Amino acid sequence: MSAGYQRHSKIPQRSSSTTEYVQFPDLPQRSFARRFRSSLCRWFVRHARDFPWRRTRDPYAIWVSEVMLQQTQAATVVPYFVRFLRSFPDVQSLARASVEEVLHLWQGLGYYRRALLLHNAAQQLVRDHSSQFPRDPAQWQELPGIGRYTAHAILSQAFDLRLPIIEANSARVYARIFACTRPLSDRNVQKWLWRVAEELLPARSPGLFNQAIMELGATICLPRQPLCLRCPVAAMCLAHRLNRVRDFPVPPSLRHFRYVDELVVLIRRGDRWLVLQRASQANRWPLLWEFPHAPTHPGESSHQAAIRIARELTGLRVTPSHCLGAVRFAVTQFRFRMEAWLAIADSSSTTVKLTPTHQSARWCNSALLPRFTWSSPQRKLLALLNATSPE
DNA sequence: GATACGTGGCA
DNA sequence: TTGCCAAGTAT
Repeated sequence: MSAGYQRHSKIPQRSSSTTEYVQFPDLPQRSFARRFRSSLCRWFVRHARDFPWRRTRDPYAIWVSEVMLQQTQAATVVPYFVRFLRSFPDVQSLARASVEEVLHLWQGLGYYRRALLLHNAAQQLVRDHSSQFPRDPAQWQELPGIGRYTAHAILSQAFDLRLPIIEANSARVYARIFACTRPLSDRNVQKWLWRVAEELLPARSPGLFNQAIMELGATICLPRQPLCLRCPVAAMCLAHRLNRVRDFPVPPSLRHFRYVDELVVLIRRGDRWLVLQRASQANRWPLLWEFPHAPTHPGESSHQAAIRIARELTGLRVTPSHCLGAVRFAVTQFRFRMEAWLAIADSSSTTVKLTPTHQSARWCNSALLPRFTWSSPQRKLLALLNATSPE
């Protein structure tokens, strides 16, 4: 273990006389740890999926992959990763790129703030670290978009530093192996998990072990239908031995969804459409382009809503024409239904006045619209527009 | 420390 | 269809 990690670790030291961890399973014994990592790593070497970021030790490439993989399944990431590395093969090229280029390559991947933070971090690394990748996890964590998991994942894979990781997969695996009876969201459970990961981590090839535990969670120790018959550590799994794998980890409290009805106004003037760019400070979809949209009011007709939303978001007076269809999508706990209306900008109304949500506006020919950077729901609107109104 | 952030796949 | 879930981080 590196001195840097020791210094900055927030994991409390094992306290034999206190009851700090009494509500959690005991930490694994040495012999258990040896058998566990040996079985796990042997399995991984045979069954690992072939991902492009597993074929390199380049810390930059691994960094990009780890950021893309945050809250995102590996299969989704692959094409994005390949395109991104082709455009920006090293940290210098990423630092030189414009934020628009970076965002365009991120288009469709979601959690767009990650792309902005990655870009910022690349610039910081070039400027403040002479493009050299630190070996100290604390220095990585000072960079935007990099937390404890990502710092440890990068350093264990790229430099084989002995740094544990905990994320969704490993947390689920350990909750089952040790039959942890408290929810994973519990602060003390989190501390316990990091301790467990540290105890199990081998001195040799910690990066391999970290990949292996995540791979086990992603392909065998699945959330709903774990494939225990194929699990290399089933014999060492307490939940399995109790025949209660389904009971672990204990489910999080029920989340209820919020349903929002929105209306989007496709405003036309001649053969051009009005598109808005969201502000970089906007919570959702920073710097992405979109057609003006907003929630409808209860009791309001779609026609009225189209006029009101156009006026509120753009300052324009419009004459709504007809509905082109609807797009459904979800953002975290929200479920949106967005009705798309065609509207003609009144000739007397020419000046666009934006709200703080948007930072710029363009009138654009439909042939050029695909070149903008859109969120996925806005991409669907584009398809709707092209299907119903061939110019 | 609770919340917010995107999207696609799966049952 | 609906709900759940995913290689977390920032605020």
